[in-house]
Amino acid sequence: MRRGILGIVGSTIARVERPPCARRPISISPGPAALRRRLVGARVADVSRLGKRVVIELDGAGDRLVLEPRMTGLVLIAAPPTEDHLRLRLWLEGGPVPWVAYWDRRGLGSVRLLDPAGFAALADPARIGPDALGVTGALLRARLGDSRRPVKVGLLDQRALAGVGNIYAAEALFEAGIHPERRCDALSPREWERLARALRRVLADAVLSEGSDLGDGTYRTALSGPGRYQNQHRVYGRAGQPCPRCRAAVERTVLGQRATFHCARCQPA
DNA sequence: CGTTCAACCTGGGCGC
DNA sequence: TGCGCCCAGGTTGAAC
Repeated sequence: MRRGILGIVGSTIARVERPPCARRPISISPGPAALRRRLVGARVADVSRLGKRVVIELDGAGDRLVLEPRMTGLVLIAAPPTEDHLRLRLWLEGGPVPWVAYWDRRGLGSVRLLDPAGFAALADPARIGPDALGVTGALLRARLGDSRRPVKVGLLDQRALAGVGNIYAAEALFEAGIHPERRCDALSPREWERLARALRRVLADAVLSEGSDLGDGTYRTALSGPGRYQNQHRVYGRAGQPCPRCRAAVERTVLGQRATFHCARCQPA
């Protein structure tokens, strides 16, 4: 998502549009007047990321617009899937992109404009772990090695490690040959190393492929096209289908209230 | 500390 | 066709 809207860097926000037709309003703060006052005229200095959140950095006071898409939020610079769940659109000038928008069907996500102090609180290392894209075996072990939780539950804990979601936790564990229910404190340094390598590879490939389209139209790229990483899923969403490595049937279980997929033969308990 | 549950929401797919 | 159910890239707080 971040890479998809890098073209807005350098543009100036000319108008803030809050489309009226969204059913239940999502959480947008501050209110319309303050949002407009602080955004209009501001220049986009950069687009960054804080775990799963997209951060539009503004020059001047150092305010940041933090987009948290949760399940169905999209950050778009092209036609949204439908008009009715468009939540916020920033009209731009001085650059190649006419506008950037936040769209969210289920509306579980949020948009927050934070001053430097507010953002610092959000980025507090006590509240969010180091980013998963550059994770190492030693880092994983330091963050999770003493936990008695199942390793897949640990991977999804954003305080321990930021950025891993349900699809990529399952895919990385398969890639590393580690059963999702293995207790964190039972993993060897070698296994943490394998898992770190698998995470880096899965996440980097997923970024290059612009994410996973689950087939229900939930996810789109910034240009409103489908992601392509679903074509590389080895276990996620493939219950009953043959494991790509050993042909045994992929199993679906529930762990920490989330669907989990693994191959019992390639990922022994 | 770890697990479970409910809540926040909409909509697609399925069986009947 | 309609309806009831299950499911979905997530997070939070309360209860056990």
